[in-house]
Amino acid sequence: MDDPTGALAPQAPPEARVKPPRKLSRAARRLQLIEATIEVLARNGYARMTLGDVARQAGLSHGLVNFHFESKEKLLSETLLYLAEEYRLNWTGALAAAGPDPAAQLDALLRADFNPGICTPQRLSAWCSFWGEAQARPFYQERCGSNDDRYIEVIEAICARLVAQDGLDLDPARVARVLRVTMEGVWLDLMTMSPPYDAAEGLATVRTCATAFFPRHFTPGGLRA
Amino acid sequence: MDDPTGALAPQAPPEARVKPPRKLSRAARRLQLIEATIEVLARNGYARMTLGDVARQAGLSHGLVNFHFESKEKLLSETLLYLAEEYRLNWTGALAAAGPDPAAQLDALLRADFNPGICTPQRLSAWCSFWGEAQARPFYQERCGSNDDRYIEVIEAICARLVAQDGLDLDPARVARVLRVTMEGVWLDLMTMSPPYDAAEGLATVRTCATAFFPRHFTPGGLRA
Amino acid sequence: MDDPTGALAPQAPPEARVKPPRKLSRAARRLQLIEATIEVLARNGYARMTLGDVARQAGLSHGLVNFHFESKEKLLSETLLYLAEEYRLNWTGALAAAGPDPAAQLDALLRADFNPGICTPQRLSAWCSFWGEAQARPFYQERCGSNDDRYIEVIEAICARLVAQDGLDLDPARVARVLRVTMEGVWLDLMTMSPPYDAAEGLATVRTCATAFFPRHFTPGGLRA
Amino acid sequence: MDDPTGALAPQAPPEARVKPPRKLSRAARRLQLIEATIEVLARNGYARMTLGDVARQAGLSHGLVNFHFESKEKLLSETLLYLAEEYRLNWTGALAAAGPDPAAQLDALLRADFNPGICTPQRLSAWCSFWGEAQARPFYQERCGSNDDRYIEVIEAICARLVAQDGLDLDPARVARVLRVTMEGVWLDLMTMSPPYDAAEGLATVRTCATAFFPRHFTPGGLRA
DNA sequence: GATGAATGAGCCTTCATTCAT
DNA sequence: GATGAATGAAGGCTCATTCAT
Repeated sequence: MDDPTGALAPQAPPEARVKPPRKLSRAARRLQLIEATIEVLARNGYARMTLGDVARQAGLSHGLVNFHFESKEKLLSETLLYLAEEYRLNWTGALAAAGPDPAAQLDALLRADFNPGICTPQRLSAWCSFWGEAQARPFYQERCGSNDDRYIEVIEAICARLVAQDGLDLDPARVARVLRVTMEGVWLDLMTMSPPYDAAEGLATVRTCATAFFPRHFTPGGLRA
Repeated sequence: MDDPTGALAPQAPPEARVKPPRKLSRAARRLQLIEATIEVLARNGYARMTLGDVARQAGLSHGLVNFHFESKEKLLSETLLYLAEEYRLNWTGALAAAGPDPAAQLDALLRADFNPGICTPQRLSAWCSFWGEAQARPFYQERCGSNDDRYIEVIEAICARLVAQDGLDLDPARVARVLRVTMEGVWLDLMTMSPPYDAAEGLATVRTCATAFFPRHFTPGGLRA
Repeated sequence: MDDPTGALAPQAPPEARVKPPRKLSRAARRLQLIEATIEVLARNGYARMTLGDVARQAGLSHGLVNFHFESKEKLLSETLLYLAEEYRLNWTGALAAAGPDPAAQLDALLRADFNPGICTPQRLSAWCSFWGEAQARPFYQERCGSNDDRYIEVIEAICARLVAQDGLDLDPARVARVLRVTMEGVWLDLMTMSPPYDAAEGLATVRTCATAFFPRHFTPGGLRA
Repeated sequence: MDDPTGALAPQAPPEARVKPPRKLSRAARRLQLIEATIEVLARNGYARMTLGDVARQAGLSHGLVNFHFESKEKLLSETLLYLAEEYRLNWTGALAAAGPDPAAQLDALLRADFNPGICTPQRLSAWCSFWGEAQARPFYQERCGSNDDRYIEVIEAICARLVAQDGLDLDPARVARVLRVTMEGVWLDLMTMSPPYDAAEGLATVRTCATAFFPRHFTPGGLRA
C-alpha cells in the first residue's frame, strides 16, 4: 500500500497554517481529519466517536467531514489504513537501517515498536479501538497488527537465522510468535494498565524475552556488544 | 467479589427448560441475558450491539432487558463482571488444584487460560470488545485482564520462587510480565488472526516461552517429568 | 353523585391496619390507592405520575393497581371524582350547618374552602394537576371546580339575597363570580407561591373581598356581630 | 430578562415566507417551534404533548426540534420563558402608557390581562398546563404568574396610593391580592368553564371588584370620568 | 470549497397492561 | 386476592447523511 488515502502526502508548509487558510489542499484536510479521528477515538472510544466530535476536534464544520470522506465508515477505514501504513513504514525503515546482522535486525524491530513517534497514548488507544471492533469487521481484521503477513514472514526469517546460527533447538515460528505477541501484550499493558509502566520498561521487557531465547546476542538492556 | 450479579447462581434444573417457563428466577434470567449479551458482542462488536439484538438472541422481549438490568450500560457492566469473575474462578481453581510446586502452579496458570470452558471464540471476542472500549471507560479498565492485581502478585511470586530455586539471573517481575503478556497476546491472536491457530498451539506457544526461562521445568509440550 | 367509587365507604376499623392484612375490603383498597394517587400527583405532578409510584406509595404491588382500577385513566378519573365529592360534601355540610341567614351562609362557604381537612398542600396540588390537564380532557373539565353548577347557583342565590336585603346596586352574578374566583385564586396562590402565605391569611383575603361588597355583614376578620 | 431565547427577535420578512424557505434563521425557527409548542400544549395538554406533535404542528422534522432545543425539557422551559416575557412586556407596556394617575394605572393593568393578543384560548391553555405542573418543578413555579415579584410590588404600590388618596381603611396588600387573584381566577374560568364567558365579561368582572374597593374611581364599565 | 440547518432512521428507555403462579 | 415477571407500544434522543446557500 503506497499511501492510497493521500494522507501521508506532504503537508502544507507550516507558515500556511498560522491562520488556517480557507482552502487547504485535499490531502492536508484529509490528514487533519484523520489526526482528529485518532484523537477522538483515543478520548471517547470507538462506540462513542461521532463525526461531530471529529469536526470539533479539527476545528472544522460538520459537513466538511462528509465532503472529504464519503461516510463515517470510510473515515474510519482510512484512519486505520493510515495507522497501518505509518506502522509499516516505521518497522521497514528501522529494519532497512539495521544492516544485515539478524540480531541487529531483531533488535531494530523490537525498538521500532517503542519508537516515541509511533508509541504514543493516542495511537495506542486508537489501535485498541480498532482491535476491539475487528472481530466483527473483516476489513479491520485484515489490517490489524497480527495480520501483517509480511511482518510475520520477516520476524520468522530473522528468528530462523538466529536459531540456525546459534545451533538452538527451537521452533523459529514459535519463537517469532512469542516475541511478536510479547510486543503486542506490552502495548496492551501500556494502554490499559493503571498506572502503566513506561515505554523504556516495555522495551526492557521484550528484550528480556529475546534474551531468554538468544542469550548470545541479547541482554535486557540491549544487544550484547 | 462473590457473584455480585447473582448470575453465577445455580440455574433452574434443565428439565424445567424443556418448554421455556414464562417465569424464571431473577438470577436465571439475568444469566440468560448475560450469555446472550456475550453472544451478541462476539457477533456484532461493542459498537453495534443493541438491546434488541440481545433480546432476540435470548428469545425474550426488548423490555425485559431493562426490567432486569436498568440500562444498557448496566447490562454491559454486569456482563464484564460476570466474565471477570468466571475468569478469576478459573485460574484460582486451577491454582488450588496444582499443589505446592511452583512449576506445577505456573503450568496450571498457563493451562487455565486455554481451558475450553473459558477460551471460546465467543468469550474471547466479548473480552476483546471490552478491551477496545476500556481506554475511555474507567470501570472497564479496572476490570480488564491486565489489572487483576491478585493475578499479577501470584504469577510474580511463582516466578520468584522458580528463579530462586534454579539460581537464575532473572528479574522475576519481568519474567512474570513476559509470561502474562504472552498469554494475552496469544488470546489476541486467537481472536484476530485469520486463520487462527488453535488453543493447543496457543498453549504450546506460551510453554515455549516458559521453557526459555525455566528449561529445568518446562518443555514446549508440558512440564518436564 | 353518591360515592359511586365506593371509595368514601367506611374504612376497615383502625386496629385491622396495625399489620396490613393480606385481604382488605374492596372499598378500603380503593381508598388506599386513591390516597396514594393524590400523594403522588402532589409530589410528581400529573405528567410524571406512574402506576409504579402509586403502588410503591401504597406499599402494594404493581399489578394490584390494575386489579382494582381497570386502567390508569380509571384510577385518575375516580381520584378526581373522589376529590370532587369530598369537596362537595364539605361545602354542602358547612352550608347546612350555617342556618338560614345569607351572610352566615356566605361566610360558611368562605370558611369551608379553607377547612384544614380539605385545604392541605397535597389536595391543593392534586387539584392543580387535574386543572392543568382539564383543557384537553372533557371529563376533567366537567368535574373541575369552576363547573360545579350547583355551587354557582347557591353562591349566586346567597349574593342575590344579600344585595336585595342591603339595597345595593350590584350585579349578584358578578359579585358571586368575584368571590368564587377569589377563592380559586387564593388556592392557586397557596399552591404556587413561594413562600406561600397560610390558610388564615387566605381566609382573611377572601373576607376582605366580601367586606368590600357587603360591609354591613363582613369584616376582614369575620362576620360583623 | 431581555429575550434570552432569541425567540422574540424580529422574524424574517413576510415575503420570504411565501414559500417556506428551507433554511431559516435560528431565532425564527425557535419562534416557530415555540408557537407550535403553545398550540400543542393547548390542544393535547402537558402530559400528552410529544415532540412529534410539535414537529408536525410546525411542519418540520422531529429531529429539528432537538437540534434547536436540546431536549423536550428545554423546549418547554423556553416556551414558558417566552410566555412569561410576553406577559411582562404586555403589562409593563400598558402601565407605561397609562400615565401617572394610579387609577388609570390600575385600570391599565386590569385591561392588559384581557388584551386579545395575550388572552387567547391557546395561550390561556398553555399557561394552565404549566401551572398544573408547577408544583413539582421549581423552575416552572418560579416563572408562573403569581411569582412575578415586580408585578406584585407594582400593583401593591398602586393600591397603596389609591387607599391613601381616598382615605380608605383598607390593607393595600390584601386589596392588591384580591385584585390579582381575581384576574387569575377569571383566567382560569375562561379556560376551564364550559361554556365560558368572554373576555369582555371577564374584564367587567374584575372591574366590578375594583369598583367595590375604589368606588370613586371605578365602575364596572371602566374608569369613572 | 465550506457551512450548518434539516432530515429521518434507529436506538434506549419508560411504562401501562397482561398473566402465570 | 395478590404478586411481579413479561410484553410491546410509544416517545425522547442521537447522529449519520443530505443539501440549500
